[in-house]
Order: sequence, then C-alpha cells, then structure tokens
Amino acid sequence: MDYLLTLNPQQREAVTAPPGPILVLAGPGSGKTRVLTYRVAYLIGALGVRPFHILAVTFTNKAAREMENRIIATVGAQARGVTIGTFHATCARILRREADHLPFDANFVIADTDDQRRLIKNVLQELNLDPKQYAPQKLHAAISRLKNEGIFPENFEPSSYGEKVLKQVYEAYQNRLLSSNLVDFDDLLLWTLHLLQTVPAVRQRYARRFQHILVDEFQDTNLVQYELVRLLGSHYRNIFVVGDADQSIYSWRGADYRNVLRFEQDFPDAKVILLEQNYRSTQTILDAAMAVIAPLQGKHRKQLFTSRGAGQKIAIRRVPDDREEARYVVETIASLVARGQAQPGDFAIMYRINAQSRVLEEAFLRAGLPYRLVGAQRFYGRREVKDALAYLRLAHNPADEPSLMRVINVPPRGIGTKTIAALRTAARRAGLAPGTLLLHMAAAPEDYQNFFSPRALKALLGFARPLAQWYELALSVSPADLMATILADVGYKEYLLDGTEEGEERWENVRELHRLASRYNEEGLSAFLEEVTLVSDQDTLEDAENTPILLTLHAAKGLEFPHVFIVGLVEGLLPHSRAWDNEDEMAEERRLFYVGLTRAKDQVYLTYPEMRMLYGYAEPAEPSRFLEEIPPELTTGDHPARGTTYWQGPRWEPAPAAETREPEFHAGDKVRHPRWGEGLVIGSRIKDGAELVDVAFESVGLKRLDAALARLEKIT
DNA sequence: GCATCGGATTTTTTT
DNA sequence: AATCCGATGC
Repeated sequence: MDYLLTLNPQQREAVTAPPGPILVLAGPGSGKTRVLTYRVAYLIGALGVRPFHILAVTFTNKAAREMENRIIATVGAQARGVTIGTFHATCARILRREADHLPFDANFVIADTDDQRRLIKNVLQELNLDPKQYAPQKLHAAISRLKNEGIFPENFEPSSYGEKVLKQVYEAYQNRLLSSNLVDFDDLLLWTLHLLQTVPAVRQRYARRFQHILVDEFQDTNLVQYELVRLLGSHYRNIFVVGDADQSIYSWRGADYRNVLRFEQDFPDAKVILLEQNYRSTQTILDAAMAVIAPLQGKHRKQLFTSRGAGQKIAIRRVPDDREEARYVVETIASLVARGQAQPGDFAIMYRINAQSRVLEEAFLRAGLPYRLVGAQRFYGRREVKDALAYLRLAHNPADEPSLMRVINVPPRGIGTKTIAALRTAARRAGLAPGTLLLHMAAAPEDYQNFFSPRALKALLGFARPLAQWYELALSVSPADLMATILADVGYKEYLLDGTEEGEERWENVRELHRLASRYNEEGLSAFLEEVTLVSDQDTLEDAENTPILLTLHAAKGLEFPHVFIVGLVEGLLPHSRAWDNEDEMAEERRLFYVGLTRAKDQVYLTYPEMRMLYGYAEPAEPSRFLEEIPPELTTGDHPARGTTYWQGPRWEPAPAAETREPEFHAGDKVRHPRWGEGLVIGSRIKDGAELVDVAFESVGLKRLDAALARLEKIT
C-alpha cells in the first residue's frame, strides 16, 4: 500500500475512511481522481472487497477506462471485475439484463438526439400540431426535463393548455420509442429507476451486489441519477461521492448541484472531507479563478491554495475580431514552441460554443500546424456516418422507425412522401412497426397488392427484400461485414462519390466507420451500436499525439493542460446572451469560466475581440464582465480596466435615454464609407443604445454597421 | 417523385 | 454563414 504514502492527510483520510456514506468536496486539481482510484484499490487490497461488489460511476467513458487502468496498475488484474462506467452505460447494461421486466426487449437501440427530434416531428405531424407553434426543440427539451425529474407521461399533471399539449406529445413520443424498441438517453436512467422502484427483487439483487458505490462529478448528477445511487446503495449505504459545486456546469441537462446538500440530508451521518490543496495550478491562476466565483454564495466557500508559487501572470489580449484572435493564438503557440518553451501538446484552446472552433481550425490549417478537435459530433454527426449507422441499426432491429425513415429513400429509390404515408397507414392498421411490415411484405408481397399502388409496392419491395436479407445476415456475420454488404447492396459508394471533393471526404468517413466497426468482430453489432451512441466528446480524445487541442469549456471538465487559451471573452458569448436575464444561468456561466481557468497548470491566455460575428454579421462586442472581475494585478496586457480607451471616443454606455433615440439613418439614404465606398441604407434601428445600420454597398454587398463607429457619411 | 431555388431561421453547453 | 424548409416546376 505504498500509494497511501503519496497522499496528503485529507486525501488519505478519504481513501481509508471506514465504510459508510462519504462526501468528498474536492476543489479543482486537488487530486480527486487519485482519491477515487485509490479508494477502489484500497477497498480491494486492504479491505478485501471483491471487485464484483464495487460500482464506480464516472462522467465519461474515457475517465472510466483510465480509472480501470489505474486500479489495475495498483492492485492487479483482478480489478477488471469492478463495474466502472458512466451512468448511461451502466444503466444500459442493467436494462439489457433485466429486459424481461420492461416494455421493450433486450436488443433495444439507444435513440440519439437526432432520432429524438425526428420522432417528435413525426408525432407533431400525427397530432396535427403546427411545428412553428410548438417548436420540436422546445418540446424535446421539456420532455427531457420531465424525464430527468423521473416523471413518466402518465404521471405528468398538466397545469396549462401548453402543458396539456406537451403531455400529449410526450405520450405519443414515448409510444413511438417503444414501438421502435428504442430507448433514449434519458430513458436509460428513467427505466432503470423505474425498474428498481417497481421490482423489489431486482432492486435487492443490485443493492446487495453493490456493497460499495463511488460517484465522480457528483455535482453534475440529476435527480434520477441521485435516486439511482440512493436505491442501489440502499442496502449497504456505502456511498462515496466526490464533487465540487463550483464546477457544476450541466444544470441545463437536469444536473442539480443541490444533490450535494440532499446527500447530506439523506445521510446525516455522512463523513464530509474537504480537499482544498491544489496540485495543478499556480497561485496566480487560483487567485484569478477564485475572484471569478467570489460573487457566488455557497456554504463551503473554498480557499484554494498551492505550494507552486505565483507563476506567470495571466495574459490578456484585445484583438479586432475572431480571425485576428485565432491568428494570435496560433502565432503565440508557434513562437513558444519554436523557442523551446513548450510542446505543441501543452496547449488547449477553449471556447464557449462549438461554432467558434471553425475560425481557429482555419488558422491552424493556414499555418500548417496540426491540431485536434474534441467533439464526437464532428464525426458521428456527419450525414454519411448517420446513414451508415441507420442501416446497421435497421438490420439489427427493423422496427427502428427513425432509422428506417432516415434511409428508406437514401440513395433515392422512388419512395417519396406519398408512399411513406401509405406505408405508415398500413403499419398502423396492422399494428406493426413500418419496418416489421416491410419484412412481411418481402415474404408475401401478394398480401399487399390491394393496399398499395403497383408502383408504390414495387418501390417498397425494392427496399423490403434486401432489408429482409440484412436482417438474416446480421445474426451471422460481423458488424463490419454486414456494413460492407449493405453499402454495396444499396450502392452507397456510388451515391456518395459524385465527383466532388466533398463526396470523396464523405466516403472516407464511411470507410473510417467501417474500420471502427471491424474492432467489434468479437463483441458484435449490439455492442458496436451502443458504443457509437454513448460516446462522449472527451472519448474521442486520444492522449498520444503531441498537438494543441480545441474544445468547448464544457468538454474541458476534468482535464488539465500546461497552457490554456480561453477565447471570445465578450458579453454574449461568455457569459452567453442566453444567460443575460437569468441569475442562475449567469452563475453557471461564471462557473464555466472558473472550470476553464482551473484547467491550466502554468499559464492562462485570455482574448477578447472588439467585433463579434453573429449570423454572418460583425457586431461590436463588449469585454466580458468576468474579465473585468479578474484583479488587474494578476494580469498583463489588455485588461479592460487598465484604462485603455476602448472605442475611439468616449466609452459607449447603453444609456436609458438612448433607447428612445431616433435613428440618424433611414432606409433610402445614400451613404459613403471610407473603405467600401457608396452604398444604400436598407434600414436602421437602435439596439442597446447603438444605432445599427444595414447598408448595401456596391463593392461588398450588405453590411451591418454601428453608426457611432463606422465613419458613415450621408451624401445627396 | 425529385431537383432547385429562395427565404427563413439559427446556436449554448452533451450523455 | 450554413442549413433547413416549403414552394415551384419538371
């Protein structure tokens, strides 16, 4: 147990605490991953707990893999018996095993966001609801919220007309999922909870099996997850949770950091251990980070400290726009690397929204420097990848309606909206999923002659017959071979390769997917489909390569880098404009910035552009309020409070009177711009005290300008 | 049934 | 800017 010697007293206290409920409040960089890992090792090595009786829940699959490897390194191969995984993956395993008690069967497929949206749109159509009035996205979010609170459609009591509609949609949506043998992300948790609540035998089996439960990132669990932990731990009460309320950044997906308080209430005998010493960052970085979250009130206000010393000041840089910002990032990295002061892999560039990655990518490409982008979306979100996966899912489970609808006419095979509507109707009458009906049709086409026009029947059979073959084939061949067969059958390669470069790229992606599938020869199709659906963004990150990494602040959680850039520090982006009128969301933006800052070991670089791109237009941007709150003495460069004149002239204040100000420019005015020449004013409006003028220039087309900044001159 | 065009709409973060 | 949607014409 040499590893115990490497821990500080608080860490050791946590690792060696006697069984029972334990709450570890761990600041960033305080070694919580080590504590969790060693705790498992200690349970096995010192207390003789059998790995089979341990459940460890992590936030990403990558974290799960790492933890497993580290436990194995500490206590040996027997550690493989520990159940380690994300909530979602663990629940999926339980549901497959216990499917007998549930309204779907064990080979269910997990519906991703895309499937969910598709289904909701279908449901709206079926219920004759206008998707303009009831935005599918909003409904989806509302349904997800209900699920995260543990509410099934039948338990939802609507209290307004809107909620009544919501209930209707939720009900229909849930039925669709079930008839397609699908389970969405939230369902994985919800059905597992339902199972544990309603089938005592199952609850007891798992509660007795998991003598010890450990949960990482506890501040980002939602209510259902909390209940799951509580029920699974109900027999032994050995629940070890680690979290940091200041790093709670997922409330929009139902996470509730108050689970930390709830835990203290539900387990009044819980031992609470504080880890405050930071082993990651310099004191300057910690001081800046604490300043950012100082306005938040909390019960346990932490004082982060390190023995590493002050270190470098935080570099703040003001830049004209996002392109210059990206150039600054790339040049700074290149010059530090050239001078031998850092390795390319020492750098991470973080941003608030994914859209910001593009300009950065372009800058790296232009400079000819390699980079890595963290984000599953990048690959698994591609149309061609989704198509190929939909085919595989369909072969695995023909009842999968979203997958069927996705590919039934891709490549085009004469099955249009009319035919699909007829197929749907026929399926509903027969009480079958459309895909199942197609299987029947392939076997006995004559049964359907009366229902479909000859033309429709022929088109449908053109799909139904191969589908029936794939369904057979799926049982006997590997996922990779199945994929190859299907794609060859439908001529997918020819469909993609249309002579354009984009087509080439798409086909490359399909081949990449095929390569991934070939890793699942042993585990089979079901495992492959599950893996590709549950990948998290971080899971796509491979450690080996020595290149800078681009990622969102959310994806940065749990990671650390010597040098961290956070870009786009302007009002509207960080904090995001969606948080402007909501105190809770604003607090979360603050924590998000805090998470970003505390990822850095040695040096932080913050940048803010004067102009922000929005929907293709440049708009003037104000420095983020968070930037101003960092004590200037911790920084070098362009701290907004350093008295650097912001815009030319007096600083632009959104005065109340300005709201009623009349625009100086009007549609029809002719104007001249020093750079773009003559143009015609299309319109002008006052927004936040600034006059925004839309001008159509002969030279460059339509531009939106701030009248106070652009030197626009009226001409007659 | 399908391709094309123009207009509207969009972006927060992700399992 | 990029994508999605619906209307139009073939």
